[in-house]
Amino acid sequence: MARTVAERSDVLPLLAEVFREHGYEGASLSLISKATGLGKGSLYHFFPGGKEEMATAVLAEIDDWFDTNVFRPLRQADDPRAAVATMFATTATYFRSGRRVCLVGALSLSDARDRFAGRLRDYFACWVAALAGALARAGHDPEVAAALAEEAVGGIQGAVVLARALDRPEVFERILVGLRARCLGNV
Amino acid sequence: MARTVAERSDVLPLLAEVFREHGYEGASLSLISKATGLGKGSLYHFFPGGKEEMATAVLAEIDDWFDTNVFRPLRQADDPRAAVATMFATTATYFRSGRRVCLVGALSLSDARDRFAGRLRDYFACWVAALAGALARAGHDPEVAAALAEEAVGGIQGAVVLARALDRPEVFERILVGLRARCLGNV
DNA sequence: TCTTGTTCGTACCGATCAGTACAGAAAGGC
DNA sequence: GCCTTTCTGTACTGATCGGTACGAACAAGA
Repeated sequence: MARTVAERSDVLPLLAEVFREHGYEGASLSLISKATGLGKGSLYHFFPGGKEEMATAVLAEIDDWFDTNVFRPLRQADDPRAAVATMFATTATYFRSGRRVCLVGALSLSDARDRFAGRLRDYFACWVAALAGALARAGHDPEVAAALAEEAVGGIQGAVVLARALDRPEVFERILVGLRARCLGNV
Repeated sequence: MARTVAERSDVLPLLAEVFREHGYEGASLSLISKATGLGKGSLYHFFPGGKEEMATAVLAEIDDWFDTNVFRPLRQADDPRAAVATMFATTATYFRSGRRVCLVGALSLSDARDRFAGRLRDYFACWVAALAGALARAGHDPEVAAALAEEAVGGIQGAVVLARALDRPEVFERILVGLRARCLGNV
């Protein structure tokens, strides 16, 4: 028997979904094995460090995705207002209007926080910094821009929590519309 | 051996802290036993339904606390503006400026959500409704008040996530100041 | 003091946990 | 064709999981 999956990177999205749905503690190796179709042998071949290495790899991939699709566009955009609007649209799609949990946010609330503290902090710090920069270039006072960025990033996380708890995705959408208006309004 | 703890209600706060720190799955009976000082015999005497009954009891107590200290004041206040301001102050104290996790929010992101779906939904629905009512009585247009309430309750949850991930409690405080200003500003 | 009912610790259950060991099957270089 | 490397399933380890059983310790009423 051999090679049913070509690349380690192929299993990362599946792995991410398991962690999102069950959390770090709840993602047992049997669940992971079932979701990826890989036996323990293969999993430990790809991730000798076990669950911790799997979660680290998933976080790295998420970070990479956000860096490419969210943070960098915010930092480099010629039109910062358009970039901010795009960020909200991209975010709403990524989180499936609140039906999909933010793994980074969920880990931050769990007791796995300490284990991944550095990565969790970096993710949010990058996001807030990139957004604050774009808002400042869009005409906001730098201090206001920084406060707005914290409110928006936090607001998105809270929108996921609320929409999930209420089981009403439109709440997510509505909150994001409000946040976007606040970021792009009275400059 | 007998009677080291008088009342079942005495262990609820300790229980709540264990669930907050470790989540539902992570709160093992051995952790609970250690935190409460009660053996399994006592725990199953007080909570014949096991972990699930413990968590349900904790959620009920939290709900009760918020109903008394947050929701009812919002609904019944003579001065709705003052009640809203008090809500933000009470909330900041309760969540220890983001150092303390919101158990309801954390459960909403975990895979224990389905198990407690009704209680989680009620908690947030009550909060949003009470706040929306107060904001409307404070002079906001009812539709604006509803949207503001969702944004504020979600914003508080997001502030917990963000402050915890960044390990910077002042972020929590700053976001709450912004939300309060938005709720009490231009009526 | 004796009984009765409550409260509690401990030993135990089967299931499942993360992780290891290892043998064997496919793929690729020669 | 062979041989090495890369993969993969299976069987196992010791630990821990949630939950049960049960007897001993105590309090209160008689």
